[in-house]
Amino acid sequence: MKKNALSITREDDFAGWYQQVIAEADLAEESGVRGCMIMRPWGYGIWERVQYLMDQRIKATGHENCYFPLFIPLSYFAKEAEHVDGFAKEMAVVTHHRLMKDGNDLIVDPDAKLEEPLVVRPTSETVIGTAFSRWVQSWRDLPVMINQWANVVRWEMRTRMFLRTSEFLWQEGHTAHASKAEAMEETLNILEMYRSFSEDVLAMPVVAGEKPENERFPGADATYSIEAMMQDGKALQAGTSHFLGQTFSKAQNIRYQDKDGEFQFAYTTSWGVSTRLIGGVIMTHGDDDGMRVPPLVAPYQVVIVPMLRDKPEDEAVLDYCKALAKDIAKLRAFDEPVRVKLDISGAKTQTKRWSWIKKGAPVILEIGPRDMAENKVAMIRRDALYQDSGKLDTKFLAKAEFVPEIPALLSDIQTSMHTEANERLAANVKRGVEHWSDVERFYAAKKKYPGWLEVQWCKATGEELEAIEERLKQLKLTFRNVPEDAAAADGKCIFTGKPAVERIIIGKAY
RNA sequence: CGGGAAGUAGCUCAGUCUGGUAGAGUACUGCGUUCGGGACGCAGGGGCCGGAGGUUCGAAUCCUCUCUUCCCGACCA
Repeated sequence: MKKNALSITREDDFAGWYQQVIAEADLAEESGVRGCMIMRPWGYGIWERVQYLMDQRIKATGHENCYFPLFIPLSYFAKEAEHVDGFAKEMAVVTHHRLMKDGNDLIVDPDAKLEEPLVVRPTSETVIGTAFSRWVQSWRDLPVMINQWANVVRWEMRTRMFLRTSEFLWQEGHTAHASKAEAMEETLNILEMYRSFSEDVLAMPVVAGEKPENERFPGADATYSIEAMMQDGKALQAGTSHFLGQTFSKAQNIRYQDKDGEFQFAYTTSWGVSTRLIGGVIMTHGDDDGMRVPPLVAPYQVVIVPMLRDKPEDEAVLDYCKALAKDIAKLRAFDEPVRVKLDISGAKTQTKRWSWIKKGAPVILEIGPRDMAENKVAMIRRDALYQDSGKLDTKFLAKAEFVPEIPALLSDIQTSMHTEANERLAANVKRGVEHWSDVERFYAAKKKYPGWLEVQWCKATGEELEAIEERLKQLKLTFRNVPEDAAAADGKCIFTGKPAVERIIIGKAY
């Protein structure tokens, strides 16, 4: 009788399942501070892998890391109106710098008020732009291409672990360029970097494309995103790249003299991915037994669970496992040493096994006295847990033959996780819907996970776009993006009946 | 930020209506029996009942405020 590791299935209660995965896989937990979470080692370890692999790509494309302050003077924000409007409602503000005793209570000292309040950065365009205005004087100073790994705070009304937390971790890249074309090229290069990172590293298929006007970053001329499809058919904006035009350079005076000695405003970009990616990985790859971590970002790719039973032979089993771990650690997969963990904690074998299944370690090896005697390993592959009968599919393999195959196995798991997710995405984007009534019917149907529609539209702007947005909102839908690889439009706008300009994805979103 | 629900042992929850010695399952610790697939028996440790006020001889229980979480909505690079 098959019994899953989690008590809530995706089918029954996707939101509850998501929370249970996070708790049972030791990814993160509540902190007692509204909207802020404690990232536990397994969850943070995944983020460290994202950081490590993304950082390499960021540097390989000519960017350098630096660090800007957490606190931003309020006045910096006032310079760009649209940007302020976008963030004003969710800003944490520091107004005092000292506490004092009031009887037994500790209170804010009213005499310690700051002359100018400091906001906790919700993003760093303003403070980085201010630095850019000093750094950029001549055409020779361009381009400036920097990145920072940091935490940011947005005082969200409704939070969900990893997907929308008040404080989150991210990288934010900021660049300034002499020409519009170069800045646009940068914006699109980064979009492609995010797309390939998501597909190749996270095994999370995405649709890369441009956001419509109403979904742009506050102050941006154009916003591009990668959109991933979660197992409930909802979209997750997993990364954004913004072409900021000259909006910020004009607001912050990022100006240079060109070769003719004329003053020109630079063109800037900004782009980021955050710990939200981990939420995406959970909802892309998780199953009813918990998390499944793609090998490239798994803190441990192979976990060895010795079967210890308080008997004299334990020591020999442990030695066998240590030697096995040592052999595996010498291997290389994906151009890195294989990350192997020997779990010598005192918990019972079964407890340990199910704990690593729930955490989603790609390969779990159980080693008992019999395996040792026969020079074998008992291998569980997390992405193919069960036999058809519903029993755990534990494979007993000759150690000498199995160990050298580990890099290929990890690679195979990575690929098959991507393939599985990719098939789901492909199967759940519906094209060819031409009438609004069909959209209503599609999303009104009791189907639990309807997925996305790709429709033709007239690329409305202004009030016309607002009206369309309102219609979508009735069905709890939003525009996701205009896929860069979508076919050219050849029909009518599904909203207005005008000639269509492009194809755009609509769906429910996180 | 509006509407709803909830906070009691590490976890899941009962007890609250009708105030009177703090409960269960699970997890944990010990001993014993098991031992290749989430074992069983016995014994044991663990909670000022989210926090602060109030009512009362007496509060997990009633009242007020507050914090946190979850669901729905609004909002959301």
